[in-house]
Order: sequence, then structure tokens, then C-alpha cells
Amino acid sequence: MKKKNVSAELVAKKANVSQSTVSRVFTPGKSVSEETKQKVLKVANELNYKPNALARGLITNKSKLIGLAMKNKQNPFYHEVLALFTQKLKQFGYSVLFVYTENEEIQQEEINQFIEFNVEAIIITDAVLSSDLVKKLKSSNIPVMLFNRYDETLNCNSVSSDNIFATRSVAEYFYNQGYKHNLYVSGQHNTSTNRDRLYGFRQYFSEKNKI
Amino acid sequence: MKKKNVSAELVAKKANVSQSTVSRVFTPGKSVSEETKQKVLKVANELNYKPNALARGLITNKSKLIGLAMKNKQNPFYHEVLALFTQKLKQFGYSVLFVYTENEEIQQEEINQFIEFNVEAIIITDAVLSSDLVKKLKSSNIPVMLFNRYDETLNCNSVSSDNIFATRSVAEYFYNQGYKHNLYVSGQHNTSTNRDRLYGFRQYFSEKNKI
DNA sequence: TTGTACGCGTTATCAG
DNA sequence: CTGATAACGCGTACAA
Repeated sequence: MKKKNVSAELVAKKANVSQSTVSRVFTPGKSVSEETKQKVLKVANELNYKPNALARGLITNKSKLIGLAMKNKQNPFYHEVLALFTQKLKQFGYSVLFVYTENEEIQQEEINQFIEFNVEAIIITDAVLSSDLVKKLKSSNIPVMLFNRYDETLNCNSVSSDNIFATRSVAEYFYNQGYKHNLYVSGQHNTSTNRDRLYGFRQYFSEKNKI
Repeated sequence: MKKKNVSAELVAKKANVSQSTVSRVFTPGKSVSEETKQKVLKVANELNYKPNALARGLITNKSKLIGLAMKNKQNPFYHEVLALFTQKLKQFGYSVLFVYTENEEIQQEEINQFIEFNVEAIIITDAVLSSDLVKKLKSSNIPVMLFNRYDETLNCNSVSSDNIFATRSVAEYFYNQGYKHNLYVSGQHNTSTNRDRLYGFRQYFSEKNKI
């Protein structure tokens, strides 16, 4: 049994138009007469035709893929983050290439998956990237975004909450309740998130104690 | 600024070999002399060349992509499942195209992402697929696997635990402890998982009570 | 508005 | 073992 993929070429033949016309029908914004458009869509539907994203990505050099790397498999928060990213990106016509890292640092191997599939951008959540890899990605012109983590030395985009402000608020609350000496129990030390939280907490108390 | 992708062609030129030779170097099992292999690899490394998975997938008709659909963003169990699948699949050279469904049933739109990227198989976790879509996928020759859920009417592969046995064991335990009348608190009713669990629990007690 | 011809980067095929 | 050439399915100048 032969697996014959339905291509734009086949649709074109059955609809008595050229392949480029079929292509235009499936590319928003291209000018096609309403009449031929309906004719093509009808045939395409019958044949269950869908444009091949691989071929499209190859010719346009836009894969419509976003690489998403994630480390933590315990923290449920990140699962929700993944879901939200995926959902939102779909609205913009992007699909998610998911990569899971066991190690603390993302490895070359994982990044290779991204590069080979020509992802248009990379989102890194809850993991670290060596400056070496960032450099390689820069030279490949692939933007990198850090989520909930940042690193001044890497200079790439990042979005995260203001953890210093957050723990300052917590500290303030305790302080006003009359607790002057508090213990801070932290998560992993090597993340900007936890460093900031500790910093904010300490900062507030040291300021108050000076007065 | 022009974004020039390093292609096998470019590597070939710099290494004084044909483009097909470069291709062979990056295809395990193809015969290339050790000498030229090293020569090519050296140039490829300098140029930071990586084969383009889109082009490869196009010609081989093997995208090396597995579609993974998931619904539940609350249950941390499924996050771990995702991580494990991703990790294991990578070992076999596959990457994961992740799709998140808000709805109970997977929609045509989500399946389209899979078809367009020519995924080689689809794994569905914690969600339902209409028999209509299954039929379409069958005709596209894309295998579907259900994880932790099954459906006799759909006849596609599935892997899940023996929930009937599991709750029978629980029931047995309670019974032997002397608790003869128990309340079963269930999850969502419309899943095979919860149906089986309830069934096993009930079954055990009704058998015992007959005696 | 539509068709022709070419190219994207790769693997497959066939000669040599 | 190696090279030339076709094909994969699509988008896009260019011409009509």
C-alpha cells in the first residue's frame, strides 16, 4: 500500500487551476477571485487537503514553531504556564516544540532540536542557559526569552515578577505584626528568583533595624 | 542584514566535496570514507552547520515529530507524564509537538496542527477524541495512542493501568478491616478511568455480600 | 486575476 | 566511495 500525500498539485489538477492558485487560496491576503476560491476549497475539502507546514516553512524560512524548554516536572505551576503559552501562541498561528531538560542547564543537544527545526524563537522556563549557547543562538538569529528567571550577563529578554518587592511586602507585614526576627526558608539558591526573594526580605529588615 | 542559513551546499563548497557527500556524513549508516568524513565534520563545525529538519522531513516524509495533546492543566501527574514522554521520545530521535486543549474534546483545529506538520503519531492524554476525527486520522495513516483512557468504539491503541483491579484491591483492604459499607468518591464521570474504578469497587462488595 | 518557472535544503537514485 | 540530478510540497517573481 502506497501512502500518497494530497498535495496542492493534486488539488490543482482536480480543480482545473494551477498549483500556485491553490497556494494563494490558502494564503490569507492573496488575491483570488471568489469564484475560483470556492471551487478550489470545495475540491480541497473533498480530498481532505491541508497545506504541508514543513514545505511551507522551508520556502518561507518561517517554521511557525516556537521552542519551549522546561526543567521542573514537580512544580505544577509550570504546567499551567506551559498550557497558557501554548494556547496563546496558537492564537498567533504558532505551534510549540516542547523540550524537557533533566539537567540544571540546558544542553547543546536540546538546543539542536530547536535549531534543526528552525524555530522562530525560544522560551526558557525554569532552567538555565550557558552564555556559550546564548551566543550561538544569537548568531543563528533566534531570539531567546527567559521566563521567571533572568541573568544580567546573558542579556536576553526575560519576563518575571518583581520578587524583591514581593518579599519586601511579606517582611513589612511581619514587621508590622510585631515579629522582628524572622527565619527565611528558601528554594534553590542558584536562581535569580530565590536570590531576589531573600534579598528583598533581608533588605527590609536591615533598613528598619537601622532606624 | 541578511540572514544566510548555512546549508549543506555551503559546507560542501568549503570542504571541496559534493553536497550529497555532506548529506551522507550526517546520515548514520551511509558509507563515507573516514578521511572525508572528518574533513566535512571539521568544516561543518566551524560553520556551525546543522541539517535542516524541515527539508529532511519533506523529502523523507518522516517529520520525526510526535503530536502530544493534553487537556488537564491542574493535575500535576500529567505534567510528569509529559516530561517522561518527551524524554523517552528524544532517545529515539523524536521531538514533541505539544498541543493544549481547553475543551473536553479535541477539536479539528488542534488536529490540523498535527496533520500539517506531518507528525508520525499522536499521543492523547487525558482528553477525548471524536470518532469522526479518529476516522480522518486513520485515513491519513497517522496512528493514535490514548494514554490513561480507552474507548472500545474508537478502536485505537491505548495504554492505561488496570483500574478495576486497583479499586478491587482497595475494596478488599477495607473489607478485611471490617468496613462493610463504604462510600466511593469519584472524579469525573465521563472517563473510562473513573468508570472502571467505581466498577471495581462495587464489584468486590457485591460479590462478598452474596456469600 | 491567473499561470509558468524557479528555489528552499534535503534525501534517493543511479552512474562512474 | 563519490558526484550529478531528480524529487519532496510549497511560495513567489514575472509575465500574460
